[in-house]
Amino acid sequence: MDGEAIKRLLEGSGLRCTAQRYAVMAFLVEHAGHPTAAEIFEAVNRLDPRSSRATTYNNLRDLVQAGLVREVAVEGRAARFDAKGMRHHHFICDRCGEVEDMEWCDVPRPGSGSLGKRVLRECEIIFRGLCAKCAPRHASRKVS
Amino acid sequence: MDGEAIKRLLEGSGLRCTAQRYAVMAFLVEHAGHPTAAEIFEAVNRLDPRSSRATTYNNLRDLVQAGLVREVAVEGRAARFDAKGMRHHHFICDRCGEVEDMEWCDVPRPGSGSLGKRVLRECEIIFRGLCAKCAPRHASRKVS
DNA sequence: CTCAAAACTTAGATTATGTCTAATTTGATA
DNA sequence: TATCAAATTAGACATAATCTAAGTTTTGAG
Ligand SMILES: [Mn+2]
Ligand SMILES: [Mn+2]
Ligand SMILES: [Zn+2]
Ligand SMILES: [Zn+2]
Repeated sequence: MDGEAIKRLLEGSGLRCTAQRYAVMAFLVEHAGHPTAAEIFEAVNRLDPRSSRATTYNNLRDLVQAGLVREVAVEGRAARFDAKGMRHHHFICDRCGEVEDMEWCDVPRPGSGSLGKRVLRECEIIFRGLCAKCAPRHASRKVS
Repeated sequence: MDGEAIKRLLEGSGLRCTAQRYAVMAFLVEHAGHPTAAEIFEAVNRLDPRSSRATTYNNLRDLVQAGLVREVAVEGRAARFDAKGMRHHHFICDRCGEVEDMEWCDVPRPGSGSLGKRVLRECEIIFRGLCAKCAPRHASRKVS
């Protein structure tokens, strides 16, 4: 995705394409992982333009509200963010908190009976367990 | 669930049944909602035995590790807890952060190919949208 | 173009949530 | 009952996130 596409993405959502906001969105689009706000703040400040901590948080909030970015809450850790590209689910590591993408599959929707007066916006699956990095060392706890 | 059952639950998981730990577990078993640590702390301190904030957090951690309690992370809000009774999924309100139980349904497991070296422990579905309390006032935003 | 309003950014203070420390108390069991 | 690992405690500390108030930039009406 090139710079113009990101600009159109922002403006299509009613957000001005400021240098700071662009930097946050571009970083998320170009990096596949799930960085924390602190990591994004650090990354966009390694090069110009500079962006304050408040602005980084403000822009992340705006991007999430606009539906361009997803926020993933992880128990006991800082929230993580990713650009909403292809639909996908998430795997969260019990041990290190790492968030990884899992391929999309349709989720069984609740019947309108069990949904009641609620308004459903989305369904996602969270897979939990040990990531590829943590699984081996956990399995060998007693051995090592 | 009576007191003895809770005691057996704790001791069956290798945890001593102390007054403070019992109070936390009993509160979660007896209250259907999804209280925060702060709410649990306040609740168990309305009556004896008293429990410090550190102990409340320690016990919640122990109960989660033992698999008796589930912790639910919510974007931008304090974590919430519930006793793991019947299996169920969760609905999280976009607007107020309320966590509500949704009836259990089996989750499509990822193929071992897409799982790679990860070790899967559980799959849960998070439904998102507006809870019954927030849905009406949101729909009438422009009207009111 | 000009200017006022709206949107945006900023540094740093502040709040919210959760963890840690070091001293004390409790309780299982020998 | 003596022992000692497990548990509790008050309050300091850490981390993540939000707020405030002032300044800057963009927009668009006139
Ligand atoms: Mn993702
Ligand atoms: Mn629940
Ligand atoms: Zn891991
Ligand atoms: Zn709600």
